[in-house]
Amino acid sequence: MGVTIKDVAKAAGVAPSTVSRVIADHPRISEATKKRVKKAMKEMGYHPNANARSLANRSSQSIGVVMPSSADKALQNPFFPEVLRGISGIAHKMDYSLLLATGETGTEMLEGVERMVYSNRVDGIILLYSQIDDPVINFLLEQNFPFVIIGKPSERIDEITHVDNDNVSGGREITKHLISLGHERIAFIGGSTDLIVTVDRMRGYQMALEEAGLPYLDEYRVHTEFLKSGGQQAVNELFALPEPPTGLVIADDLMSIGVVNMLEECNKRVPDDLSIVSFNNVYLSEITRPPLTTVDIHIYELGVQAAKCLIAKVKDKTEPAKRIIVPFDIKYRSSTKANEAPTRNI
Amino acid sequence: MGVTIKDVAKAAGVAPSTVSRVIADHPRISEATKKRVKKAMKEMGYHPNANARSLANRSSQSIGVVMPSSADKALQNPFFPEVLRGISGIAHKMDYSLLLATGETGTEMLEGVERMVYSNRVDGIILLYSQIDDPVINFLLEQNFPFVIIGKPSERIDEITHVDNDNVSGGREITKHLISLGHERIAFIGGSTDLIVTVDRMRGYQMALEEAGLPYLDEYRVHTEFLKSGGQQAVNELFALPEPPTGLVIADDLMSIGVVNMLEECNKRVPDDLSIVSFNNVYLSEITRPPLTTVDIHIYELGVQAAKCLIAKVKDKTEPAKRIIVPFDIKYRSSTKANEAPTRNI
DNA sequence: CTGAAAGCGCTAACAA
DNA sequence: TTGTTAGCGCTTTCAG
Repeated sequence: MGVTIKDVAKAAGVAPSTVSRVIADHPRISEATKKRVKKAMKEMGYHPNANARSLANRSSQSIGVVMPSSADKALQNPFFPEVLRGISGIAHKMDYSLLLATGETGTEMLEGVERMVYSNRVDGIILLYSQIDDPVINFLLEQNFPFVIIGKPSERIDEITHVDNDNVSGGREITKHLISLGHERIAFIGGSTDLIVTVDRMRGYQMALEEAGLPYLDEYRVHTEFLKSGGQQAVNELFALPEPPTGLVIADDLMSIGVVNMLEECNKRVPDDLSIVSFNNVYLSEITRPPLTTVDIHIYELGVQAAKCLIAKVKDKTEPAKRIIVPFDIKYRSSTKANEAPTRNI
Repeated sequence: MGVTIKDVAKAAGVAPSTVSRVIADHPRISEATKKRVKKAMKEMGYHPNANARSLANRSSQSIGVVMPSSADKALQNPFFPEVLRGISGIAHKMDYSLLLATGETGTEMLEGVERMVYSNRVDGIILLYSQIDDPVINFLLEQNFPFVIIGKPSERIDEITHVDNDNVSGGREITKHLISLGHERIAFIGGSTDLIVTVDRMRGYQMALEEAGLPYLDEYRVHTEFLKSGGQQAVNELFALPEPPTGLVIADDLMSIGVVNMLEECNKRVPDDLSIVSFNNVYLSEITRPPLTTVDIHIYELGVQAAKCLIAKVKDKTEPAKRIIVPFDIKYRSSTKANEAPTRNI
């Protein structure tokens, strides 16, 4: 069916290997024949067969991207499309293809990754999440397969190339902001503590409280998928406390939106009755009501850096494990307000 | 490096071709040898090389997914992850891989698709969008390459397999709902009229108005990217009209969220001052405030159907072009309310 | 039911 | 600078 390298070679009056060299942009080849071959390729509508190349080359020029999907709507978080955009931009530029593996369950995701690796379909893998004791990471490590994770590995941190924010500082800064506004009873709402990102952000929250001499209470921490049943109740309990919080640090913008909505139902207004801050600065956080004060983690850039790292690593297997911290900054918007009844001065 | 079919053959004391037959689950092969070969494969940790298979086979067992990305945040619409989930589920089940092509511009997307097709990396393609006069579609048609589009083709509709909702009916139904609540001045806000989906939904809106004998006014239609500058202004103009609308049909949930937010800034309340309805029923529409009355188009199912269609088509090239309409239903929530000052009875 | 052998389209020594 | 040749790992006739 298709035009092959041989056809082109014949037409241009050269050997197939010469054509191959032209494709690869090999240096030692005369301009004259290069031009001639290229002309023939154009005329005949030649396009290299990637599978044949990969086979001969032992390299697929493509990278795998693994993302959680699942029942719990994780994938609906605009974080993913945005990070994908970043990855995709670089991949495109460097002439890499993107293979997607998603899975509803951990098993499915592992299967997907195994398939990618075993079948030689990808040269490297980017993980879009990081959780404790992840079989996917163990597998990749075991296979000594190039990969980078977006987020922070829970173990063997020095062996694993990763691109992350300084979530502890982010949590600290944003909490300090709340404190500077006079809030003293500040609660934290986050997802599963199996996710490193939750843990880090919470640690920052804790640090800020301690530095300010404010109490770090168990009752002020709720971990919940939130979006699931039970999540609402957990939040309700927070406000049933004798001393309910006046400020909320929430680990994710999307959760914030849910919380704002819930509060509204209880006749609590943000920011009048309660200030909230969160993380990610997804596009929605700007158009929602109120616009959210949030830590902008530069999602797109996370994707860009991860792709660059991975490609570098794929090209040169001896690249050492790296750690790249993408700086954050804080978007001050209107979900926060000075606390009107502080019990002391700051 | 890896274990090859030859190694397995040697170990099992058979010919490579026999091993190949076992992999392909060929019928004419004795249970005995099959078992022996499988045992060897397990023991040696054999995994077939996908590139070699694809090359020999002329089929890649993978499908390409094309989605717009772009500056204008289109990709941040939770529609995409959700439809991907549907596609991915089926792909996984049928043992297909997913290759992603995105692009910020039309040119980039076309390049991505050309690469996929020319390089023989995919057996078929799913387009996640549909716009007028799309070069990608023309290319695919020209190449006679299997593809399905999610949405409605703008031309050659009988030649192109597509999975869609009946957006005209959807628009009509949801508008009728507003009318039944006593609204008479109903405006439409949608994205670019280059997108078929916008046009269809608007047509439904028009039909409902006409059936009810209500005016279909130019001033009551705004087309805007909305999320970009200028969008806000367009909406503002709507409310600067001598007779501003009391009901809004909005082509997309995400836009609705933006509109609600904007209205708030002008001290207009939804649904008290204004009722709005929209489309898609993305997860957010339930947790936003107010929860949106919206047409649930069953995004996940769109993905599932598209994947099934495409795989069927890939396996049997003679499959005729199909058209699959995924039924919608309406989620009644709290963004609508009876109009308190109708000028006439319904 | 199984084996031998010829490719699939491309690359990479090794020669020239 | 270019050609020859031997694979990359798998499938698939064609014999047997």
